[in-house]
Amino acid sequence: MKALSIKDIAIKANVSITTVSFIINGKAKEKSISEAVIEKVEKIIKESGYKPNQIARSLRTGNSNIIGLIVEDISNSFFAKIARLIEDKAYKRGYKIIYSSTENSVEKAQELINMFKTRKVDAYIISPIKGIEEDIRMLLSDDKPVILFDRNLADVNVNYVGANHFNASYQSIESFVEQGKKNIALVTTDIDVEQITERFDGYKKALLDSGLAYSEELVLKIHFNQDEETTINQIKNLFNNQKIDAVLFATNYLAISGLKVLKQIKKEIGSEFSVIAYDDHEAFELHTPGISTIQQPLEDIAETVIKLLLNQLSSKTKLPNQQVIIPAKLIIRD
Amino acid sequence: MKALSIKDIAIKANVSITTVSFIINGKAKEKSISEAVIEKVEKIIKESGYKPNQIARSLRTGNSNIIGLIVEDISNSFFAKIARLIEDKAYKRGYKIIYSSTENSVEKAQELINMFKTRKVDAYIISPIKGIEEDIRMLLSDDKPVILFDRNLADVNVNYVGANHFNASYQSIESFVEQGKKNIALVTTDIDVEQITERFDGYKKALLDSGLAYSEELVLKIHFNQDEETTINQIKNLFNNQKIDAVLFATNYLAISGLKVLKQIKKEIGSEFSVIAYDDHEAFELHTPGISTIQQPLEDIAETVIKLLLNQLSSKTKLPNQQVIIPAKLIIRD
DNA sequence: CTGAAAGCGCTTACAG
DNA sequence: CTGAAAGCGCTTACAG
Repeated sequence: MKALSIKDIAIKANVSITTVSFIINGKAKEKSISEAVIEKVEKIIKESGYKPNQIARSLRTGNSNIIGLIVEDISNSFFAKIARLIEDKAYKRGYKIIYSSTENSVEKAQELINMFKTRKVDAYIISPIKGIEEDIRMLLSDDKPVILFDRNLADVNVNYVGANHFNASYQSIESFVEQGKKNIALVTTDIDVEQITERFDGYKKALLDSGLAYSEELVLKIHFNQDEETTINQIKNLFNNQKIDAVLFATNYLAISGLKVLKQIKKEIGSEFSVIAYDDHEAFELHTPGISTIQQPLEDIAETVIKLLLNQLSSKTKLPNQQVIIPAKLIIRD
Repeated sequence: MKALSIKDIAIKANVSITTVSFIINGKAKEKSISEAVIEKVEKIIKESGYKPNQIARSLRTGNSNIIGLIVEDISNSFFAKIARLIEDKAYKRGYKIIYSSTENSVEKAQELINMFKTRKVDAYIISPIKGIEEDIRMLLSDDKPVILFDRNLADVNVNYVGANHFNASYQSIESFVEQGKKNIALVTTDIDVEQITERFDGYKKALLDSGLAYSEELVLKIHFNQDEETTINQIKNLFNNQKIDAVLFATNYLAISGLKVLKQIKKEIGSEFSVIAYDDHEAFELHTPGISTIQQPLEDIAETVIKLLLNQLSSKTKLPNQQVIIPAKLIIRD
């Protein structure tokens, strides 16, 4: 059973496909199609269940009503939740989302951008990595709306929405210092993206401003793509060799590994040893004791991203790029 | 800057677009294009960075190399992980994935199927809900490969991949009974899908087979779309009013809510009170004590789904439908 | 060994 | 008030 085409509808209604097309696209009034014809055609469309072929429409108009979303890893709960929120909001405006994960590979990210390009997506939402600056510039020169989120690319002039990672990290360390902590560790990753370096910078600056020394031995940079066992051993090492009394984990999955270590080595979290994790996770609230976290305002981020995007999509002229920095919240639990 | 078309390449190479098309599609040999021409054209394609317009290709061929994935909620970690695994495997075979969440709404599910249809996706992977049987039959009658996973639809003859929910649930109750538990509760949801009813049936059957009475008072059915506060109050109620000594949570998010309740009412998990959760979650391993869980073999499920799908996609003839039931594993933690 | 032409299903400028 | 026709960028049956 072949799908109906606009031609079938036109024949049934005994009008031209032009007329049908105008009616489908809500241009009937503007093109002064008579009420009688509009009604007749709409009735036939409804009864037959005809749905316009979006592929043909895309080929003709050059746009697709699809937004491409590129993240590091869709199975990471931060991205999964953002994706879901963005999807909801886009859906209400008639846009669909295609997502894909880069796994922090420049090559894969470039492939994805290319694939989205050949599929004529209307706009891009990207949590970028270094190395794709040129690809993003090409999208911009094609006049495609692009919104970066979560991580910025310093070298590209483009819309960006993200949390204030530096401040959040700074405040965490401050709170440790207020509790009288002296040997504050940082467990972070070695990926070279702005949001991670900002967390590092916040850590360092807060230490120095508080009169504490910055020591490389208190900082552990975990390699991004390694298996969890290696990570756990490295963290175990850090905790065993040092007189650490507080630790900031720069991502929630590192914190999860860290908590596993603490469980294994039977080190208790409490007044002797404090923990803060960047990005919340259901495990943290449930943990005994509760784990303090830095929470990024997911809803605000998603809302801002989609608002900027829809503005651009509906604007005839190129809008100026915006950088929206949203504060993150430190939630103290015990 | 307009994108290059096949025509541009043909002009540059001084051949017809037919020839270019054959070369792009690897049919050069078969169509006996001369080596010299092949080389010349390939060189121009590479240098110019030409990428065929997939939209045009789809319109012409009727397929898109896109697989539609429809789940209940992409931000749920079970679906997010499955989605990621499926995406990886599909990607390697040249297929892309579009996903979308139904939020357990029949209407939204139907809309999504329609949208995927108008976008000419080549195949569907669906975690279905009751009420879309007819829509799925229509896809099948269009000869589109469809794989259901996680939940089956009894009334439709279609491929299905899922865990053995009945057995897993049955075994959990058995393990409670072996520990001498007498008042075993079940916290489940009220959505009417097969994988949930199977879990319920396994619970009931195991109780009866063990000579324990089945009591409705020990079963709490949580309404799917309600806010967590209400859920927490209902669970609190259940736990307070009963001499319950063990509880099976039919989903991981219900277990998370349940654990929050236990924390609030300061009820300890241990020999007096045992817990098993359906579907693992990072919070469960970290919890003190560790929470026993039923783990579905995500990797196996994803692998089987994509294998069935690719088989169908590459087969000229319609393959018989398969129902693949994969055992789930009970992991006891303490 | 290679090309001209039809056609996939739409939209839209133009004509009447 | 409505329609014929061009064209979006491909693929492929047919012809030579």
